[in-house]
Amino acid sequence: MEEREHDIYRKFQDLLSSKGVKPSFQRLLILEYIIKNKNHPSAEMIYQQISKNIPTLSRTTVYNNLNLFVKKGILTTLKTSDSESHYDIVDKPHAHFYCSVCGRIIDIDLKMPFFSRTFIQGHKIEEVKIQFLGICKKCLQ
Amino acid sequence: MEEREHDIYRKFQDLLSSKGVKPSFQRLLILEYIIKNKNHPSAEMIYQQISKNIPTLSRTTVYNNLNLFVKKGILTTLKTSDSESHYDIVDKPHAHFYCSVCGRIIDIDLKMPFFSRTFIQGHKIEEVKIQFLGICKKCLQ
DNA sequence: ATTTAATATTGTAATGATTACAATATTAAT
DNA sequence: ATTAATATTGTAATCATTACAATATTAAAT
Ligand SMILES: [Mn+2]
Ligand SMILES: [Mn+2]
Ligand SMILES: [Zn+2]
Ligand SMILES: [Zn+2]
Repeated sequence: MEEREHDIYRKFQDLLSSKGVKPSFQRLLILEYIIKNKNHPSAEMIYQQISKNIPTLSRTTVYNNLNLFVKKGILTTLKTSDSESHYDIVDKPHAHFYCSVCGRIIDIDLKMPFFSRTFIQGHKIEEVKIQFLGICKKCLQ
Repeated sequence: MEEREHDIYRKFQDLLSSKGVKPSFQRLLILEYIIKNKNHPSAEMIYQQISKNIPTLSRTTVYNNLNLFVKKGILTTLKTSDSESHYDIVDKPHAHFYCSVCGRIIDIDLKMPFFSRTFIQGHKIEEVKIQFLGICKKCLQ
């Protein structure tokens, strides 16, 4: 609540404030975890990690804030074949590779098709998601 | 169990048999429903409809067979922001538009990028899914 | 045709991720 | 300080899906 908060405060407070979200300690840690670990965590993974720093943390707080971040356009959700939702920061557009063996969600940086389009066949596009399913490089060996 | 089965039997039995799935009456009706209604139904929607023809139908049967069809490559799942999984026939590759207003999943026929690729950045591709999120033509008016 | 084995369907109970809700704590406004 | 607004917490409920065991159906073997 003292030292660590200052480290991350400047980095993420602007992002949250610019989206109209008050940068509470819990929110900053949730955001920090998702951004620093590029592993597209689930709510439970986030809860488990941040509980170490905030032992009183509630799962409900994690869910509440993840939903809020998505609503505010700070995060986006990734739905895989597993039962949990995963979360990713909204930043540079990129695709994802879902490995059916290890379950990892891997960033795929490529020139996103349709990225600049605002309409398709009369429908207004607000977001484009491209996902590849298969077996990742590591699991192929 | 007599008349109707004959109508649809020829149409879908080959598909199921070719994938090593025995064409039971329930399975044929499930497949028929998904193919004829191009509305990407959920398990519950399928159950509600087919219950009218098979009053003894069990939800478990619907779930069992949907999972089987996916495993055999006959169907694919679509995960939206709503809590249910939706199902689509595996046929001509196409993208989907998810309308946040009416909740519909609309087929988008376009030349699918990455369709012919088998690898990306070392990862083996088995399936590509492209989804557009936004507001559909109808809901824009 | 009977018997036996394999597979499919059904019904109920359990699971597990997420949400609803009410209470408490914290922060901001007056 | 007081009051109002917002955030966090804990528990209970929801709801889609799965686990499991019993029954029914189909296919194979005798
Ligand atoms: Mn990502
Ligand atoms: Mn489709
Ligand atoms: Zn892998
Ligand atoms: Zn719509």
